[in-house]
Amino acid sequence: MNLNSQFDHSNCADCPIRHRAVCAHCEPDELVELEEIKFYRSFEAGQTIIWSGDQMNFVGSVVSGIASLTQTMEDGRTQMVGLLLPSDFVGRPGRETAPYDVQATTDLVMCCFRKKPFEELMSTTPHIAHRLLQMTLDELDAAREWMLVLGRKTAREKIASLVSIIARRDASVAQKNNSGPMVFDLPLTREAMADYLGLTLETVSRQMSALKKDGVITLDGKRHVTIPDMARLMDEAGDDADGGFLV
Amino acid sequence: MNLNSQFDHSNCADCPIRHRAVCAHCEPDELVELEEIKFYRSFEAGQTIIWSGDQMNFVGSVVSGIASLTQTMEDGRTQMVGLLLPSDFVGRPGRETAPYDVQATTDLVMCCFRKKPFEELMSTTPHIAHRLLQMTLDELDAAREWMLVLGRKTAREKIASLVSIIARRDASVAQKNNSGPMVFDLPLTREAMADYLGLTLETVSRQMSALKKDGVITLDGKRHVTIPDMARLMDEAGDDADGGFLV
DNA sequence: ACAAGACCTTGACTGAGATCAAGTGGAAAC
DNA sequence: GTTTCCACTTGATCTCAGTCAAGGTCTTGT
Repeated sequence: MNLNSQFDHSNCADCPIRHRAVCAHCEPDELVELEEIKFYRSFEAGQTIIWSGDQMNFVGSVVSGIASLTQTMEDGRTQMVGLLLPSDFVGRPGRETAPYDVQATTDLVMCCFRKKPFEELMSTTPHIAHRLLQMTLDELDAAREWMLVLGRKTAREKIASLVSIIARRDASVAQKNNSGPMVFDLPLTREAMADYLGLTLETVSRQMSALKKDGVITLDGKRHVTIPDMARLMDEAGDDADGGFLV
Repeated sequence: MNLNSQFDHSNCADCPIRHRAVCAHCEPDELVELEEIKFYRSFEAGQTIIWSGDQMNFVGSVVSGIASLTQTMEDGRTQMVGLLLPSDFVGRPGRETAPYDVQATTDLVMCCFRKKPFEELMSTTPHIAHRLLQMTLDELDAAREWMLVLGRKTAREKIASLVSIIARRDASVAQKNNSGPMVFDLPLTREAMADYLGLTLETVSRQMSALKKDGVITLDGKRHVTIPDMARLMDEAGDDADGGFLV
């Protein structure tokens, strides 16, 4: 696959997620060790990377694309419990089986390590363990912010929250400045948005239309979004302007 | 305060949470170092331990009692985002300010460490850092389980989920065996339950009454609960009988 | 060009849970 | 003993989001 070859022989120093990933604080010699056991894997949009309950024999970082973590009840109700963006870590050292499904939301490239060697490396290189703790604490904060969204916000506030998060993440990845209107594409279908927000896709669609009608966002097609006034959007999300989410 | 004196001079070897807390895997010499910088603090039920946004200059473990993590919106809507039981860790190494309120739900004793010395200790004693990573990953799993509850479960399922979690935690702490009816006291008011579940206290009350009427639980007074058939309760919670939450 | 199938929108109706309101029970305070 | 207070219960009504249904739009393949 050509996405694969794009990264196959790259060395870590050139890696686009180098400064944010689990390897961010590694010394050159640690990096060499990682480089020896890493391998790249590509996934197509819609593909399931890991099934809930499966043995996990690798861990890794998202290099490009977006993945989602999803929990499912027996009767089919689903809730997305995490959104993985480039540099986010997948997998759980010290646990055998996956607690939820991991799916590629878009085409995806991951930098993987077999779990055993990675765990061994972790115990000898404190920089990796330390960075992983930091990242896990950040994820925990994000999950708890999301609990407030799920538990207490209205449908309109939920949509505004999601749009503002994606907008800010996009801005931080693309290193854009904050002034002026923000423009980006939603990487999620209406159904995926609904799964994330604990809503139905109809409600998502209606609230997107409502935000558009009220001038909070502009839609060009179904996915291309412009935010003329970020403060207005934050207000609709029920967050104080200073800001809520980082991630 | 007498709760304080109960622990003030105890050494770590006798500590009731020794086997589950952040210090669980420490070697004797590491324990000595911890012992030198630890101090106990007591809080009364209802007291706020840490305010969101405050400087956090200590971290610590819950020794006895229950604390809750709560997020609040400007208009006063609140969502509980975590329940801290004995052995759970409070605070976040590497961060200056608290992201949410921490409140004592019952009378509470904590084993505290000033943040700076603890952070230094963490960088030199891998057992602490490793244990903290484990505990954080467990908390992340719990938070994500809770996202499914908040996002997709009905009021009745939410109540059944909460009751079953408290029942199992109680059983695991008290080392009871699993057979026969489970009996315990709810450590939360109806309002606190509502805050945790993203409901109103009226809905909590109604659903508790409904579960009682249907024989899923027995209530003696407002707080004393008997569960005649755990499998039945799990079924009402929408979890498959094998189990869901650990925590 | 046409068919098929995602993906999305919109409308009408329904229902679970919120809101508003009144009342109960039990423990602490006077 | 009775007043007060707090946690809780119950009822009546309302409303937001879910459900069911129909139709639109765009892409992909034949």
